[in-house]
Amino acid sequence: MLLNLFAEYALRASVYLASLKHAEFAAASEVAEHTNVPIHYLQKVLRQLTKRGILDARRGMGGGFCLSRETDRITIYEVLRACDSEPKRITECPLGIGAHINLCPLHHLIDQQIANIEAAFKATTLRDIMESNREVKALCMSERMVPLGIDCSDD
Amino acid sequence: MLLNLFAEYALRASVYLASLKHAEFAAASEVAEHTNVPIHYLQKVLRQLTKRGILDARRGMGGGFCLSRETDRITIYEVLRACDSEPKRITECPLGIGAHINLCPLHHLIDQQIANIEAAFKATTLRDIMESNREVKALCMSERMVPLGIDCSDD
DNA sequence: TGAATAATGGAGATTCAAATCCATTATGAA
DNA sequence: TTCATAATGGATTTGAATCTCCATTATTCA
Repeated sequence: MLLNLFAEYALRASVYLASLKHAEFAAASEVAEHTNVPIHYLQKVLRQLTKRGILDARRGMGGGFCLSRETDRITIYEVLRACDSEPKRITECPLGIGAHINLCPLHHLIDQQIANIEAAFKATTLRDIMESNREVKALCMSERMVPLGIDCSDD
Repeated sequence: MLLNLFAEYALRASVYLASLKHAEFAAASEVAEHTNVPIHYLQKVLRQLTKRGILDARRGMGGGFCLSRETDRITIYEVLRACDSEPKRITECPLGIGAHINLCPLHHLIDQQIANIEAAFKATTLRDIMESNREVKALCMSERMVPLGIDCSDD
């Protein structure tokens, strides 16, 4: 609905990396396990996030990926933009009526929803996600070593 | 972003039909012209809206489609639901962690956005769209006979 | 230096949404 | 009753998103 899978996977990976100490590298395979994402596809996602400056990559033993900035300096919106999946405002009439500078009521309504989402995503950093007071921690991963499939929630 | 094309086309068609007198039938070809939707695909959309009870259909000369209810008794949400494209709340952990009754902060944030959209679409009827005070009228169609491609906006 | 590790790049398969096309059925009007 | 109109149903095509696979390159460690 809101996000395609590429973007969903990118967010999961970013949040997982945010749960690690800054500049600590995690291999693609490790990220894949903790985020439940197909490894081959995740590699493509991580590659793109690296090219777009969200992640740093390091090859060889002990290598992997890590966030390129502190968690409070990366917003959800920026991760999505790196996927070309950020909320896109409706800037022109989708019916192709060039004369429409303003949108008709239908598309204005839709655009308003997009604007709300855009604002929320721009206002939320990865640190906000990590520091949320929800009962369930981000990605069920308050401790790095808790493997998937094991219950780590208490409700 | 928010809607797939099937749903977008369904909304355009519904809004166009809302601009007609109640129980006045418009052929698929007429709707296609005014909404800028590929005719063959639109037929499929209209068929589904009919099956789902949003539209009534009549064959033969003078036939076509019309809204099955008054414009103030059809919401945007209902049209989308007829397309199986209504906003879908995140009811369970997308990572497949069964133990998560509550969502993690990331998916909670996303779900909140979906909830907002859902509320807005449930609160808006086709009549609301028609009676909006925006400068540009719904689908650029304040008058039925204004053809597409002709400037009918004043800004 | 050699072996193991891990990212990189690109090719290919698969799936599904989007769009097209046509033969058939139903209806209204002459 | 016949003809034109218009919806119906289904088959098919197209293209993009999703996912897989592998050969190559870079890095670390012993």
